[in-house]
Amino acid sequence: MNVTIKDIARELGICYSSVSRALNGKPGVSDETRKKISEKAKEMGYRPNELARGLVSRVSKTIGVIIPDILNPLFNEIATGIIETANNNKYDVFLCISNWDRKKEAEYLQTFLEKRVGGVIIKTADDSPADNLDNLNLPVVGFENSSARDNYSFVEVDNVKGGYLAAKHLLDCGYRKIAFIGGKKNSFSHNDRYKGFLKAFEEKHISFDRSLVFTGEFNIESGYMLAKEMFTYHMDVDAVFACNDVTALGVLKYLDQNNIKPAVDVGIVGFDDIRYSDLPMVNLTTVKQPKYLIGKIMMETLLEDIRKKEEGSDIISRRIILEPELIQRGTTKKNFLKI
Amino acid sequence: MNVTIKDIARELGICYSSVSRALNGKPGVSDETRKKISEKAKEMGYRPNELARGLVSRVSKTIGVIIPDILNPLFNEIATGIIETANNNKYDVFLCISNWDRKKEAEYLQTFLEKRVGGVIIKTADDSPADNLDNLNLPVVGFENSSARDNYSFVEVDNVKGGYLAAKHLLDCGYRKIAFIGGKKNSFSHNDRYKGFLKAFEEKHISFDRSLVFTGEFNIESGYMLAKEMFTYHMDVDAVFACNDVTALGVLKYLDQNNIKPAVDVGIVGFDDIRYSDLPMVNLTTVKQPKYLIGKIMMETLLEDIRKKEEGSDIISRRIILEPELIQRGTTKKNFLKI
DNA sequence: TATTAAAAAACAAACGTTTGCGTCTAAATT
DNA sequence: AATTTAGACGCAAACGTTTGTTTTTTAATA
Repeated sequence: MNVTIKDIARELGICYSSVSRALNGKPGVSDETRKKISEKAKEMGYRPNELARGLVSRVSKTIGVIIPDILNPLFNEIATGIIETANNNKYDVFLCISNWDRKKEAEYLQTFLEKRVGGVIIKTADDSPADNLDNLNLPVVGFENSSARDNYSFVEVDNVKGGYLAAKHLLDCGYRKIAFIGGKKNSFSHNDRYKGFLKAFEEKHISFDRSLVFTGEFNIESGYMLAKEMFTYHMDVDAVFACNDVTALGVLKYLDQNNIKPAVDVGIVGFDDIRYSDLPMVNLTTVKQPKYLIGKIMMETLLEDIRKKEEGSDIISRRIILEPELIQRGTTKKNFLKI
Repeated sequence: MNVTIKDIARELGICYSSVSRALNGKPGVSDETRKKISEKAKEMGYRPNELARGLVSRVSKTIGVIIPDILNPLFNEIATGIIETANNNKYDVFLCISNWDRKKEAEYLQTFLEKRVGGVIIKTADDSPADNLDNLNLPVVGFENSSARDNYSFVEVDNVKGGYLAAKHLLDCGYRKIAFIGGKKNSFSHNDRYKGFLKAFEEKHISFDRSLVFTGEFNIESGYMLAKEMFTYHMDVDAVFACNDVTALGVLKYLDQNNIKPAVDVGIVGFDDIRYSDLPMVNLTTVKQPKYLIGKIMMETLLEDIRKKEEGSDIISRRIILEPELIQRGTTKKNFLKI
């Protein structure tokens, strides 16, 4: 059975409240007893019961985290940033995978309430208004799902700029018939990247063929299928902007299978810069997101909000926008010329 | 503020213990009140406080999971299996990343104790005896770190067979000067795969040059560095068995950079069959582990043990060995002939 | 030495549940 | 009609903490 503060108190012949105070560094205990207590606690292998603690303090030192897909290296690295930052601050992470399912997400949020988590970090399954976050009455930090009316903080990369960088790069290289292979329809990141993408065309007074926009899921298979569909009907496409690297891998897979040479025949730019993009076999030109940093900043923002809430001061929701960066690799080449 | 069973009881003018019984489907409440209670509970948006529950039941519906590295697709898919299976059984997962650090692992185990998790799933950071698991007094299921004296269950693929399959395949293809690029020194998986590897040589009465064994970490960089080191001193090596796919990716990276053609110049076999191995640009011959299934079975085994513990019956530790499978792809070729 | 102040320790309530036990009511038995 | 019985319900303790309040001890002051 587990050692409790009462056990320690009994052993020492004192009151258990003193044990609590001593172990938590609170005043009201003499240095002498304090020392005796902490020694005894160590000796007996005492470990505070977080459940009991959380019950009286009304919150646990746990952060609920919901991400849509742990198999995607993007979320993977973000999650690493989240978890490590939490741990460094004596918090634990209760990690949940929504699998892009709104219902599952909602269930998890309920579980968070039951577990009395201290706060929530979430990348919502879809980007419709997140009402269920409103009446949560908990500090929340989101990834990418920012809308003006929301009253919690968000961290994201400047997706408009990212889309712009990608399109500008392709146009600068000389590609002209460019397809936009996106992520989820109507998702914020999709829309923003598309917006930036168009901006680059406008800036150069080049028109974009809107029938070259394709949407799907965030995985290899989807990228492969979309590429297949696209190239079947649009053989003259000379470049692709894939809304994320995993999708781009699917596109590359299609190209490889059909003996279409990246860069030479078709330029391709991804988004995210996942850790497999820089392998020489892949060598994908992409727009980099600072993934680990995103996770780190999200957690730091949340911890700050939690602190504020504990102090009773107001939480000011912030929108933190990080800079994307174009990484040129082998799937695009300068001076590409249309025949 | 959160709704409690006392709130519901007050509202209905009854005793809160009845509310508890009603909501938990226990006898001692009339159907009529039971109905009234559950309606009221729904109306008021009642959510049980898991902390209070865990306090009296002495365990929480949470499983502590420790994996060494979430960036590795292997652990990624295993984790997915673990989490989904837990969720399907109304359990939650408290995911921790040890980063191959024994100390961090020990800290996490302490946290598990504090949180009163119901059980533990762990891939230990190194494969020395896991004493700290012994006095945990909790159901534990491990991945790969099995030693005869341990009294908890383990799930793993037949690593000896896996190593054997890899070496046999390379030898069958005609490769002869084969290097063994391993994972962590003295790790169980490393040792077992090596054992099987040697067995294939013995079976064919071919001698293996023991200076061709290299060990490192489980990541791309390590694979790259080991390949570099190896090929610098052993230019005549004609094949590599990389102890896992991530390492193999590093080897492939080196080959690509040095214009060495996989299969044609150097055969290469990996282990795990991570989701990037089947990309045509990678196309890695590998030994497949049923990753998702491993996670699923681990969780199922653990839940069974937890149930047994609750019932007070004895937990019998099991060793569950799954079958590996050789997947031949493009990095090896039949009828490779030495010049 | 008596008085006061401050520090230390003990007391007790609270957090939100579960659960064993006692009491009451109403139906079933004689 | 008196007695038994079972079901419904309330009471209260317990889980292991934290924390406000009261009492006791000790040291400082007059």
